[in-house]
Amino acid sequence: MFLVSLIPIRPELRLGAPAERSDAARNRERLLQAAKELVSECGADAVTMDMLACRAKVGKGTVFRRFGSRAGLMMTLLSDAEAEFQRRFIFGPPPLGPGAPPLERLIAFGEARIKYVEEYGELARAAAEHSPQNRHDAPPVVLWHRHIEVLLREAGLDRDPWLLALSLSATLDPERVLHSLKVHQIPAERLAASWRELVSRLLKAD
Amino acid sequence: MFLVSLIPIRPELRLGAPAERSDAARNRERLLQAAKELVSECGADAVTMDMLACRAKVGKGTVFRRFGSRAGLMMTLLSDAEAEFQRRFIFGPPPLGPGAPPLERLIAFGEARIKYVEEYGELARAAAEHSPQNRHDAPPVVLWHRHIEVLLREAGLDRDPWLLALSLSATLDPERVLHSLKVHQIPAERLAASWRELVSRLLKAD
DNA sequence: AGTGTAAACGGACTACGGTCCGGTTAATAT
DNA sequence: ATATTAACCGGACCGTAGTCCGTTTACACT
Repeated sequence: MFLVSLIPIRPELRLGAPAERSDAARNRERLLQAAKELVSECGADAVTMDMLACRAKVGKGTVFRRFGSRAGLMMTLLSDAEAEFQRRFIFGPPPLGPGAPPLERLIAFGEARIKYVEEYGELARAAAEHSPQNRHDAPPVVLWHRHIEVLLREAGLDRDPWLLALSLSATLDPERVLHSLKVHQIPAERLAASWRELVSRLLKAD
Repeated sequence: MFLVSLIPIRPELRLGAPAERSDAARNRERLLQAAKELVSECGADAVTMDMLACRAKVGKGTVFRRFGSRAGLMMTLLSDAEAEFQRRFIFGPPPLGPGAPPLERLIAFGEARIKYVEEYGELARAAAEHSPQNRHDAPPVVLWHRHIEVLLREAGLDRDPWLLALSLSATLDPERVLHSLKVHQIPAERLAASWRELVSRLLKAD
């Protein structure tokens, strides 16, 4: 399923592969624990990989073997919230989940994304940073994009909905939304209202 | 005027300040020359500040005093093209410049931006990279945003045109456009067509 | 020319992300 | 219990952006 294949797969759950060694499991737990502590203590931006290795009593190589990169670490920390968010718009109750008309689902999706960024935006931005190439191709990003595209098609928009969905995704990009919220002090409600206006006008014009 | 105050001001042109010392001027020329060479030889992404200092026969401190950061260097290299682009949509002939109806100007603006990214996108991306804070507040970005906002107002869109302009700016963000062009191999014409579709639907719906 | 000084210089230094590789150890087979 | 081995470990190491500060130098004034 989407959900299973698109969110990061946790190594302890993977089947078919040789079992995880006990020391590896122990270090993974230590790292996750330390990472959560550090993020809540200093904020995601201030956490360095050396700091994490030190706090977890683990070598630096271990940190990078586990997470691949700083962005990977942040994605891992985000994956629970991300999976929950995905569940809500794929399987959850309308208007976010299936059952409502496409326009309403689009509006609800934007609102939910904005709230999501309000809560996890710092992590999300950190997860995107320093990934110049995969930034727009990370699994969750692709899924959001596809979701918007599908809703546009359902609404009858068939002029290159893929690119149109890309434009709408850009509007909801965590970095941009976070910037509006934090730097420009724009309240979430105003962002949501603007999103509603945007997609309403887009879909009404035919 | 906009043009003068919003684009980077070149130190040799600034009045009222103590005149630039001759060694400073010499090093500035050397740095600019070396930077252009290096970018055309290796591409913007591969140029490092050490490399630049070395090629210009100058200390590293001098490089950073001059440009402030890597992003600043890239902006400087971009400033001529940027100023030209600004001139075109502020003073140039319609439909990009004043004189055409707002929708046509918007369409032309998007097309011009896409072509601009095709030509200078690598530099533009490099100029935005590693500026997590100022990325969306750099003078040219603010000017583009304001320009779109003004056109939206002229077209009669008065429901939070500032935020709506922000959404449209997001669509034209160099990093995203470059990603579509290079990674997804989407031809510029298709991007332009999608942009036209987007703004047309937005403005037609009333 | 000589002198004072503020500006500019430059390279050593730090911080950080990321890599590498020789040593260690947990699981498995005997 | 012992041997084997593949996975894992950790920290030394690298490249790069950016800072710092003691030294040099262009300019202005006498």
